[in-house]
Amino acid sequence: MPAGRRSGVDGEQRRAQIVTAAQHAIATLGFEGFRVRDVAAQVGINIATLHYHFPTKEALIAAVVQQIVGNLDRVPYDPSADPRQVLTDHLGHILGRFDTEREQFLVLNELYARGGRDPELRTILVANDEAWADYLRPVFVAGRDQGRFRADLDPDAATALVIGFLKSLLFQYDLTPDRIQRTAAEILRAVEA
Amino acid sequence: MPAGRRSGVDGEQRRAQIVTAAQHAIATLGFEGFRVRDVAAQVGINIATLHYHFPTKEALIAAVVQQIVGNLDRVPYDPSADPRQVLTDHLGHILGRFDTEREQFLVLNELYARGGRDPELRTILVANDEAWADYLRPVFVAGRDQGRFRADLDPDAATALVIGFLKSLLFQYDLTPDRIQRTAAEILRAVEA
DNA sequence: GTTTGTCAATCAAGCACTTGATGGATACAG
DNA sequence: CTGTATCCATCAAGTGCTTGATTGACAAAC
Repeated sequence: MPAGRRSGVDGEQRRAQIVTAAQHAIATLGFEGFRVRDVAAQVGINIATLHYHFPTKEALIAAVVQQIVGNLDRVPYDPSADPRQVLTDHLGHILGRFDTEREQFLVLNELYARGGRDPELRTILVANDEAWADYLRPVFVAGRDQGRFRADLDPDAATALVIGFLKSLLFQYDLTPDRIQRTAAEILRAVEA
Repeated sequence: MPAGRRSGVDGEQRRAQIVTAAQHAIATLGFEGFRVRDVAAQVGINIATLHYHFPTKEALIAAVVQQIVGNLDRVPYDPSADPRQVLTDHLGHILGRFDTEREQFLVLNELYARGGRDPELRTILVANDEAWADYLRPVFVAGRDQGRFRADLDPDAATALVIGFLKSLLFQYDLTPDRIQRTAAEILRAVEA
């Protein structure tokens, strides 16, 4: 393949290919083993071509972060719905995504570790966690006020507990699907009146 | 400083110095930025000297892993104690350590991320988690059987939930100490009869 | 005199990134 | 249509620096 333009893909498609390959590489090797040349090789392009699309390694990583974070859901809470059902659905939804989109969660795991020493990244992750908490908290408030959840339930604490448990699944290697399901059921029993 | 033996420290002390410096480096920069040269510089020795004590980078990392994991507590459960008090104490104990020994927990965070792609390391971490679960589960069993905890409490699930929450503190950047305390209190209310 | 701990100097490999050139596509002038 | 100027995407071949590890010598301790 000579130097001229040969491939049938345009810039946007190419960048998407590169980001996908980068995400895969990070999920497989972590940031520790993340090499831009490997990404280029996987896409089948020259390193210089990759650097044409993403000037630096950090710019490529930023694109991966944006894709992962942008792909997290931001469903608004419907106040008329049954809080117990909403909570059940939410747990099931996250656990389902955890199964089907494992690669993204593996990268998210790496990102959280990196966030411990990268303030810019941490800001992004915190903003995301706050959006998650802002979704979940009203569910507990409504459930408590409607008398379906315990009267002494602390919505902030319950939110932190549920989010914490779900996030911890990223590195609970010894947790079987069965045990995860039973823990989700336990959460429901623990909050109910 | 000529080539001869000059320092007043013996091999064991030197190795301890190196491991401590390595732990600090990993906590600060992650495995991504972990360089044996930097460790040697921090200790104030030549790279060759470091390689004399730890033949490879991996051997040094293994020593750090051993120190961190070996330092985790393995307190046996006293069946005669009040399960509520044991749980309260355990939560307080872990949260306290989380404050005073943050560096070790930061490294632990890195280790869990690495465990996702290093089977040998994962085995160590899983064994450790199982020991932790084996400590906590009997507390819930006893509490339930004594009628102090809910009769429908699932000890396995409660164990997973508590361990998950505590592990998630490693990357819950937006959680204030106050909110953590309230979440610990919520855990107690959630299991009580 | 052997073992232990240390250093200066060095190496091969690996790394992100650059340079300079090239061919295809597109648009516009004549 | 045809010539040509311009832009996009690409590559081969580096550049300079970093990194884990080695070598060989040397001195103190035992």
